[in-house]
Amino acid sequence: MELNDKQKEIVQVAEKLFAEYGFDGTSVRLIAKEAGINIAMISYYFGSKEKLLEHMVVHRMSGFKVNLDEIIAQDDRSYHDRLNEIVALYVKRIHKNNRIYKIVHNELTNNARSLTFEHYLSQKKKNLDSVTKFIEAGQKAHVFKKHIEIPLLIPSILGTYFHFHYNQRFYEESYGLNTPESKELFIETTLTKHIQKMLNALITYED
Amino acid sequence: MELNDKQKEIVQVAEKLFAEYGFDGTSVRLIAKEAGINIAMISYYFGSKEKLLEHMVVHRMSGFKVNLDEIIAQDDRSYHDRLNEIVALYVKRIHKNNRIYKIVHNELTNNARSLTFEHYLSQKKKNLDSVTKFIEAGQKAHVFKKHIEIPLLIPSILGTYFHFHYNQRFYEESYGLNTPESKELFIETTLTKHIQKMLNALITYED
DNA sequence: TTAAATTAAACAAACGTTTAATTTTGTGCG
DNA sequence: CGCACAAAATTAAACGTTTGTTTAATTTAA
Repeated sequence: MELNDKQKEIVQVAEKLFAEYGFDGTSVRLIAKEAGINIAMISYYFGSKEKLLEHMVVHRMSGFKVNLDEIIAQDDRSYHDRLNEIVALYVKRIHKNNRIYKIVHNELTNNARSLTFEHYLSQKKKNLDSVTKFIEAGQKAHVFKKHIEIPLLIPSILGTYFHFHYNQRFYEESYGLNTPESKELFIETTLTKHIQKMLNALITYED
Repeated sequence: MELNDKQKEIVQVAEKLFAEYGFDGTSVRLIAKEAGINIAMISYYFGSKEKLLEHMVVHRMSGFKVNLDEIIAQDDRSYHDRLNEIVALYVKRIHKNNRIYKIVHNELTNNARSLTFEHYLSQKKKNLDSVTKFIEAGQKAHVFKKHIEIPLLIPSILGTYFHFHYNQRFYEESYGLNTPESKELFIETTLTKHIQKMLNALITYED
């Protein structure tokens, strides 16, 4: 499905509002108003409010695996080096799209909607396969330790970011992140480094 | 504010529904129906739907610090030993109350509501203070390494759990967690151990 | 007999979607 | 280029529901 400029505007506005006020908390009237269009256009273009959400998710979650596999494929670099870059990539991507992930998290644990987000889940599966192959190669090369719960590595990366994100009001105060710039810098440096160190420690040292 | 049995029933039902269908997705009519009361009783007892939520959060988030400090105070046990129990306590508590935390996560990053959750934030601050003192004592005893981002430890513990929780549909398939019992067991053992190992590695080994 | 608890009904407001009419745009032809 | 016609885009209005809250009357309990 190709999107014209007006449709892109709707998707963009809707994404912001859904994350800000929740899916149920955002009315099609508000979306229309913010996007400067008539309310009927949402049904006209996307069929319904729910389908607009589905469409949004599918189109936001593509291209990640390509970046991931690019890093993994660079076998002239050390395993730790690549691992650090994988972590940085995950954090960067999830931070950029944190609004859409908030919606997905909500809807995946929401019994009211029939949304399955099959695209999201299959994408996640493929990403895990790539990461698994990389880690197992590192284990075979005796760089990474033997017993690692590989499927739980990504929850530790993304979960750390998201718990910071969901409780940002708390951590902004703890770390004195008063401006948006200082917050961005914190995520790029301190938070990312923390997660990198954590993963390196976890998959390197035997207990 | 003391609660009679009927009020407790309302709070209990509302918590379940809010987490399941979201705050906006849950109508007072549904709460009333599930709790077996008249819709007017919600306003009668709590004032409004929003105040019911506030009340819910305050009453669910107490008592944790006591448990936390009890573990820390046992200075006959090793630092690693106590750290593992702290992690287990965090996971256990958060898992037990994951529904209320989902609501808080949502509302804290929701601009529509004016809810501040001051009780939640101050509680979190006190917990962090306790953890910080414990970690710093461990550093002084040369058991833990020097450079640790202490405020980010809790996001790593709870974030790992929550990312697993929010994507449970995915991990249920990955790990074959078909029954509620197997899922409970997984959280209690594999997931908890993964987080424990991760934190031990992180705060022990210098890079 | 007084206060608290409970009820059904009504309230206005907001919801997502559809309708039918109108305007804008695109295309083929002379 | 200019006209005619069809398709697409856009609009205001209306649709029937559902929303949270309040009212006023009634029942229950102290």
